[in-house]
Amino acid sequence: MTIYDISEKAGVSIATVSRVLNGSNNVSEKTKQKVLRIMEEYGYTPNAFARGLGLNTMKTIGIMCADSSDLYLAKAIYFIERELRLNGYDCILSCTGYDLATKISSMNLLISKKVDGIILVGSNFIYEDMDENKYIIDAAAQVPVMLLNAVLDAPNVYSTLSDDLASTYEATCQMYASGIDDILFFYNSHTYSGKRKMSGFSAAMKDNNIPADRARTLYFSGSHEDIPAMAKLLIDYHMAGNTFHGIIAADDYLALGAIKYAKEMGLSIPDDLAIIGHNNCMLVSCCHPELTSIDNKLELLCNHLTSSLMDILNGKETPEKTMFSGEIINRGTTRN
Amino acid sequence: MTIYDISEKAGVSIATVSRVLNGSNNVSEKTKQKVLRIMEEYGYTPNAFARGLGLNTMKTIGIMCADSSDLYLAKAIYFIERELRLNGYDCILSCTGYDLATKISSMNLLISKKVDGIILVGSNFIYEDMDENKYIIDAAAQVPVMLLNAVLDAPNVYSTLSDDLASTYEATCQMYASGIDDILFFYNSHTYSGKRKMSGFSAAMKDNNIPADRARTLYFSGSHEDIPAMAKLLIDYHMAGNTFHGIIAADDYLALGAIKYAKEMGLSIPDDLAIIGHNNCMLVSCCHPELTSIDNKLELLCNHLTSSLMDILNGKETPEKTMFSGEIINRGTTRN
DNA sequence: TTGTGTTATGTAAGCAGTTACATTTTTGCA
DNA sequence: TGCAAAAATGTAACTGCTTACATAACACAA
Repeated sequence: MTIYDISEKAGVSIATVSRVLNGSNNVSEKTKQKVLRIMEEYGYTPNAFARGLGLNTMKTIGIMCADSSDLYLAKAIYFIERELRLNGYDCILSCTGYDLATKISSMNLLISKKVDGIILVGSNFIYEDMDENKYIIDAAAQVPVMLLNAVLDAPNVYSTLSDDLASTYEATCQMYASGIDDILFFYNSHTYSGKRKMSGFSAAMKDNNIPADRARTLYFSGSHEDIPAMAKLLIDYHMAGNTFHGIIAADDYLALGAIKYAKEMGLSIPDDLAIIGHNNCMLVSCCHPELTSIDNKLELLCNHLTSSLMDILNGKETPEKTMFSGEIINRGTTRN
Repeated sequence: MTIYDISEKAGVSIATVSRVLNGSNNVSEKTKQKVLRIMEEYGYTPNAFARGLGLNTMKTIGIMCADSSDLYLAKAIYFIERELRLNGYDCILSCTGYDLATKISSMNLLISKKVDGIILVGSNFIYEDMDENKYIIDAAAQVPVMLLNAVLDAPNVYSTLSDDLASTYEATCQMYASGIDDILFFYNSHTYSGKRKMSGFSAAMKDNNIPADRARTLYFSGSHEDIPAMAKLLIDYHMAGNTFHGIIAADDYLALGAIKYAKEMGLSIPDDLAIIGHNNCMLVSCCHPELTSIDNKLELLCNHLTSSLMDILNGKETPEKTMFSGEIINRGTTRN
């Protein structure tokens, strides 16, 4: 069933049918109704490929994300997909893993599928070495690229992010104010977002006059799901003679690792060990006591990112970078 | 840059360029290399829409899932996406929520985008009332439909699932054998999979000669992420005079709710309350003690589902239904 | 009734590929 | 060296839609 069949049955030309299809107002109401009736009657659906060829778009957005099974990223995808759908766009999901080569080839695939825009979910897509960001800049030469929780200063690349530096700074100060001056920053990535958190931590420690050797940091290199391995790392670290009575974790997974560590060492939370996580995902209520975590307004970020993209596609001006501030949600792992 | 430009620069016809593009072997090695070189040189990428129009496929699969932020579904999507990619297919992700109307419209959208197949992730797409499954049957008239953890007996619909009945039966028997005869089945959905688990539970209780009034079931209707609400429901249930010393939870989220309940009631796990979850997702190691859970081999299921789909698309015969058995992974919430 | 300005409709040329069929070139063997 | 079969290449029709431009229909004032 093609536009030709419909035009024949309706006794009009294909141009008229096409006009009805595209909601052009240069069609008389009578003709329009007739055509619509015929379409309905025969269950006609326009061929998306032909349409794409003519309009040079199929209204799809490419979403890239390292690992869609990470709770935080999964949630982001969920929010973004929903907004896109409401705006009449589909999304092609591409889970790339953390390997640059795979990211590049996925990016190329999306471009070759002629998506209207690309969204990079998570800060791990941006590398320190600018050469390694070339694939993003190249992509941005074709379609707008939106970054969630990362920044890249390049044309046609837009960033929406939470102010990780400020919120980690605040969390650290709060913990210090509660009487803990040997705080450990526990993190698992050297991404843009990871670094900003670390900077916030360092700045807060410095501003509270903690000597550098008391502001410890510990890096976890395993899978984000491997809570036992996180706990083990902390145990080893402690056994090596490092003391700390507070942990600022770069995400909630790591914070759960810290809780497990405390359980295994027989430490009481928050008295022996206070913990603050990041992301405020559902994990916070899985543990006992419940986890204090920084809510970085993911839904807000995602909605903003998506509507910015819509604006860009509609030719409106949009700021290159928008930052939202987070909020500490206090629960049982921190002192009053 | 089109196939015409390339053909001109390479001094061959467009047909030859097209043949090179499609890996036809009716091209001399010399010509092929020349064309490839020119393509490389000019950074040519074929237009996906034109290609789609000619070939009537763009090698994309539609994935529908109610909520991609559910850990289990997110994991499934992750596995499926990876396999599809390895087979040269992209996937369009559609998060439908639990509302039938949305499912139907999403399905139509995918069909109109001319996907080569549709994968329904999760058993909530199948309804008891066959009329409500019409949207699936209609879709299957166009493209193969693959179900994960659900069954629908209709042409061109294929199922890959875990044997939930058997594994829940086994889990219940194990718990009974460990000395608990007042077991509560705690569940949150009336889906195909939910019902099969319930059947397994009932059958096991019956086979162990537990009177029906000792085989209790409790339904939770809230969000899958709302652990506190699950705990509260259990507290209320207990306060209403119901006793139980074991819980078989239909998923790990519910099991965490049960753990929280135990914590709040001051019950010790597993002595006062034993718990078995389903899905064996990463949540099992978030809690203390760690959760005994039924591993239903999600990765295996996803791989099988995807490769079946590939077989179908390649014209190979494939069984309509494949079932895999699960395995209980014993951890701290059950007695030795 | 005619002329003019709208509004509605039709014609045909794209869009960028694929592929059946025709034609040319190459290969291998008598 | 000639010839048939096989391999390589080219021509042109086709995929199904959009849209610029041409044309027809209509409304309304002079």
